[in-house]
Amino acid sequence: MSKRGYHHGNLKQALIDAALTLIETKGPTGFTLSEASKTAGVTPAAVYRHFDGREDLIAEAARQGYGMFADLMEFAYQSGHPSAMAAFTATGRAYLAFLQKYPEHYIAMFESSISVNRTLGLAAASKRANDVLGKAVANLSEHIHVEKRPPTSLFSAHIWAMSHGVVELFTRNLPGRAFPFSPEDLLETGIRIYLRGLGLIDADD
Amino acid sequence: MSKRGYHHGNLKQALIDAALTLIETKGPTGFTLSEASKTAGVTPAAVYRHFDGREDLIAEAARQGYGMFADLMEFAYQSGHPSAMAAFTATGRAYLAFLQKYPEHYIAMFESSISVNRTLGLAAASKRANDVLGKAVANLSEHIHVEKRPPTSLFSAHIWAMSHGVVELFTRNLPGRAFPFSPEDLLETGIRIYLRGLGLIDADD
DNA sequence: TGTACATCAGTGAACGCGCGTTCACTGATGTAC
DNA sequence: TGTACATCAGTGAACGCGCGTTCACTGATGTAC
Repeated sequence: MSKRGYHHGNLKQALIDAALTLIETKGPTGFTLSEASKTAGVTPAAVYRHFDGREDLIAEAARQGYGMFADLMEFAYQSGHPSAMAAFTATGRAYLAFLQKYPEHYIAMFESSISVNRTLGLAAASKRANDVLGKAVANLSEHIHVEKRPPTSLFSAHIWAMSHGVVELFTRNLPGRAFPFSPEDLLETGIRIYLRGLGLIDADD
Repeated sequence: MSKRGYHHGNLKQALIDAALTLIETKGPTGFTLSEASKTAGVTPAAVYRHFDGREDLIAEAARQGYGMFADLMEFAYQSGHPSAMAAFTATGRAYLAFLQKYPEHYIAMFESSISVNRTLGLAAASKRANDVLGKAVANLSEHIHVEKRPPTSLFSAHIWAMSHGVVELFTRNLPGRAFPFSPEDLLETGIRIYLRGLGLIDADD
C-alpha cells in the first residue's frame, strides 16, 4: 500500500485479506488462489513468493484469526477477573462478539477444513484460545459443590458445543422462517439455564 | 442392480448412493458429479437423465436424509410416549444415533450448503424433522412451572444448538488430543444439566 | 407368437472454463565502494 | 554524490487437469397389432 508500482510493499497481508473477503462472500470452498491474487492486484504466481500454496494461505489466515480470538477472549476474561462468574460470562460473550466482528476469520478457523495441527504456529494459537475458555471454566467450576462438580473438560466442552451450535445454526442467513431470538440472546439464555443446572445461579434471576 | 447391461435399472438411487459415499470420504466439497457417475459405472452425461445437475443430486440426497432423520426421531418419540421426559430423551438420542449411522446424510443435510428451501420436498422433509423435536420439547415444556417456562422455540433452539455443536466439534476425527468423553456422553450430560436448570430433573440423580 | 416401431436410458466425444502450479524472465530496490 | 551490482518481488506465458454440461447418437426395452 505504501509503495506503488512494481513492488507491492505489503503483498502478504493483502493476499490474506483478499482471501478472507472471498471466504466470507463465497464460502470456504469458493475461495480460489487465482481470484485472491487478482483481488490483490497481482499475478497468481506472485502468491508463491509468500506462501507455499493455496492451503498455506488459508492456514495463515486461520492462524491470525485464532490469535485475535485468543486476544479478545483473554481481554474479556481479564475484564471480569477476579469474579469467576463475571470472567466466564465476559469470555462467552467475546466468543459471539468475535464471530460477529470477524465472520471471515471464524469461517477460516472452523469451517475451512484445515487441520489445526497443520503448523506449529496454528496449533499454538488454537491452544491459546482454548486455554482461555478452559481457565474461565476451571475458575467457575470451583464454585460448584465438589461432589456434583463435572470434570472441567466436560464442562468446557458443553460450553464450546452450545456456542458453536448457536453460531452454526442461528447466525447465518436464517432459512426463511423468522426466528425471534438473536444469537446473543439464544446463547446467553442457554448458558444461563445450563449454569443454573450446575447450581451456579440461583433459581431466581 | 436387477437388470444387467446397457440399462442400469436403478441408476437414480445408485447415483445418490455414490454421491453420499463420496461426500462422506471427501467432504461436501470433494464430491464431483463426474466421480459419482464413474462410481455408479456410468458416463457423466447419464446423470442428466435423472437430475438437473450436480446441485440437484445433492439436494435429493439431503431430502432422503431428512426423511430418514424424521422417521428415526418420530419412532424414538413414539417409543417414549406418553412420558414427556422419556419421549424427549429418546428423541435426543435418535439425533446422535442418526449421525453415527448415516454420517454421509448428515453432511449432505447440514454441511453441503444447499438451502433447505431449494425444493418443496426438501423443505417439507426438513420441517417434519424439526417438528418432531418441537413436539417433544413442547410436551416437556408443560412440566416446567409456568412463570419460569421459556418459549418453546427457545428451548428447542438450545437443544438443537447443543446437539449440533457436539456433533460438529466432537464426532469428527478429534484433532490429536485425546478427549475422554464420547459424543453420546457429552450430549447426554450436557442436556441433563440443562434440564436440571429448567427444574425438570431433581438436583440428585 | 412374431414383427414393426416408439420410447427412452444410456454412450462417447467434445466444449469451454478456471483451477493450482512451474518457469525463465525482468525491472525495481538497496547496498558497497 | 555517482556508479556497479546483487537481491528479490513481481510478470506473463504455459502446462496439464478435472470439472459440469451439451449433443447427436445407439442400442435395449416395452407395446401394438
